[in-house]
Amino acid sequence: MSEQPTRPRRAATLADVGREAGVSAMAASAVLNGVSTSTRISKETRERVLAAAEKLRYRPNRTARALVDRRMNALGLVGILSGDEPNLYFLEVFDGIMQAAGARGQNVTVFNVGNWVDARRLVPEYCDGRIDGLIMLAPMIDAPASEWLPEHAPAVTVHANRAVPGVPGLQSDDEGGAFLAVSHLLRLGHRRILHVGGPEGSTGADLRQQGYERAFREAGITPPPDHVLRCPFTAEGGRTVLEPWLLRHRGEPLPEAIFAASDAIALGCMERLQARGYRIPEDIALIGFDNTLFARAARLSTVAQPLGKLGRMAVEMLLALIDAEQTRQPGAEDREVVLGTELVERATLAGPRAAELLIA
Amino acid sequence: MSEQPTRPRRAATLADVGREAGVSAMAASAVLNGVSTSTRISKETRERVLAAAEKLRYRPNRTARALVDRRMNALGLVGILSGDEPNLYFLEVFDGIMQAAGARGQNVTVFNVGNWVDARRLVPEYCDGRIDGLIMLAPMIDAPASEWLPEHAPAVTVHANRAVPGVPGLQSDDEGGAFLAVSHLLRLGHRRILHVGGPEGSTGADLRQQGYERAFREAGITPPPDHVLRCPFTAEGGRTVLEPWLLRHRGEPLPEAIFAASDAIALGCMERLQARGYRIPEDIALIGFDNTLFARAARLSTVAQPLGKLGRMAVEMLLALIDAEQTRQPGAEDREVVLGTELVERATLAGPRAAELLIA
DNA sequence: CTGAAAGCGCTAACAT
DNA sequence: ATGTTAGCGCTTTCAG
Repeated sequence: MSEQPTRPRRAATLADVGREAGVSAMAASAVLNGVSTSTRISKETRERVLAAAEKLRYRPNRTARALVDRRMNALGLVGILSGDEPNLYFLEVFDGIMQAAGARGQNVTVFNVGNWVDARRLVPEYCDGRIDGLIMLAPMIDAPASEWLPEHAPAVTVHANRAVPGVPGLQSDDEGGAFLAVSHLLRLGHRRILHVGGPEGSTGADLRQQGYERAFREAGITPPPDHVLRCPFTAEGGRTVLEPWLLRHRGEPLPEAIFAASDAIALGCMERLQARGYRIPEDIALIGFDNTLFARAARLSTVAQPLGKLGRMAVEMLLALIDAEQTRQPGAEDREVVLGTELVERATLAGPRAAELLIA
Repeated sequence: MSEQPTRPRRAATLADVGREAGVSAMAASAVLNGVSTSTRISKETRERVLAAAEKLRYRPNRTARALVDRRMNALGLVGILSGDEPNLYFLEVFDGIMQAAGARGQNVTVFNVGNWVDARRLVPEYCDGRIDGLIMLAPMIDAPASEWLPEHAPAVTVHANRAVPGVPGLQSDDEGGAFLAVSHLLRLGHRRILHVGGPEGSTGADLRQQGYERAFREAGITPPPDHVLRCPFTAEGGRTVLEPWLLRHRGEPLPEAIFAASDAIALGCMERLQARGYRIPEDIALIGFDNTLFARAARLSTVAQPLGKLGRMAVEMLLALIDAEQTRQPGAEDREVVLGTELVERATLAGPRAAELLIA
């Protein structure tokens, strides 16, 4: 009677394969895992090794190889992905990242930091060999990389709240996009334009507000007083901040248009507006920012940012940095790239309403 | 004049730290990386090591540790994430996965397989030590795990097209959810209910269609003829399949309601319907399936699946499996868990329309 | 063409 | 309480 065959607890190794094939582990390595500089293998050995590998279901161990290569072929993505509501913005950049990473044979591992003050402690922990470089999505970290990122940790930012010295960044043109949107509303004849902006402390939100202001300035029109609100970049934010404002302005004319600093905020506004029975765009025009799936679904007019492209470019820049690091070339470490935005007209824009409409 | 200080190409190791502190690498390991069985360290050594580590900015190398531990503390997620349109379904399950994984100190790396026939070749490659286990999202693979998954590769499926023998699976109650939706439409008085179902070959889509049929059967009503369509689970799918159907049925009464097999399909239908000038729900009621962000945003009535919970449970099940594997316990390898669904009424449901309405 | 030896950074087991 | 040895699975010299 033979022993109860305890299942082997580990996968076959090169040594196992070599033993099975009657050759050295090294030969097996040469056959199975690419081109050891100048090691040629006889036809016959090659076939024995291949057969043994097949039989043993050999799979190369990537951690072992990484230890030697100092390279995992994995990219890290860090951001705040899930708050209370799913983050469409994230999803679209992520799509772009996955595309480009896939095309370049890189995996991506996702790190969800709860907030950016913790991140400063957490992110360095991720730079421990399991990934070759980092994409930081919308980081809010002011300190220069040299103060908190490990050395030789290639990284790029996308939509950094503020440029992180030492880390190249990708941005889209927030100010210009906002200018586009508000100029268009002005051109349609709207004057009482409410800006439901992003959170205080966000440079992107500040820039969008500045675009709003410049549009008025360049049109030679004085912006209406108390028509700028700020809230988180979420539907909840839009919902929560709009209602009190309406209450506060009861009896005054309803704004003719709302420029929301994100599609999510626009969604929140839309819900409140519809709940009050206002029609969009007949009673009030609405324009968002981002052109996420939501804007497409809700036929929301918006300012399109090239979200997928941002993701794809981030991967390319990061890989360039990684290669530079590994070949000890100096990388372009402070490059800032700004991508253009464009207006997308859908169903939520119209000219000023016909009749007077006061806030109830 | 000193040499141009070439930047060190590698991070500090335990050996470096030990050297700096004047102790062995082993002592440094004991101090810095937890509890080596019975190795106590003197106060003084500890502090020297800590200081050295600080000075050298020591970071433990995870690939090295993984080689020893046979554990990366990383989970793999494989699915088809990005087709032509962002996948909200994915996003919500992913959110749940990230939550649970984060809580358990696991990273997650995402593998985007283009399709499930390639996956069968690709997935085994991912089981090479960089992850400890795999969550497969909506796999369409019929072959038993033993035929293609490496041994000792813990895995769970979520919404597997068909149970993969040897791999525990998480499902939601497709048939029951569809039954719920259609029964409700019937109760509202609708009879000509069009089912825009998921793709042929998808068990989930089949089950939803069966739920549709059972609802009629149990209500003792004969389903209308030629009122079942099948298309991909996307908005594009809904859009593409609905129009030809309407054309084919020109002159007949417009269906009173549509039961779409996913929110994305519902979205596609909604767009076509609105383009034709039909009002929802006055002219035609609409109900989706999934309760993704889109349904919430568009105020689409739908069947809610616990997407986030599915993700969280998948992580817990997978971790249990991994631990079982590592301690050589037998895991519950064929468990199937089915989670309930529920109806969510929003703005796209109403009773039958007042006036006759023929397809134009 | 092939094998032996050393080492990637870490930890477990066994000395001291 | 601390150091030494060996080895995780792989690759890269360097000899044969």
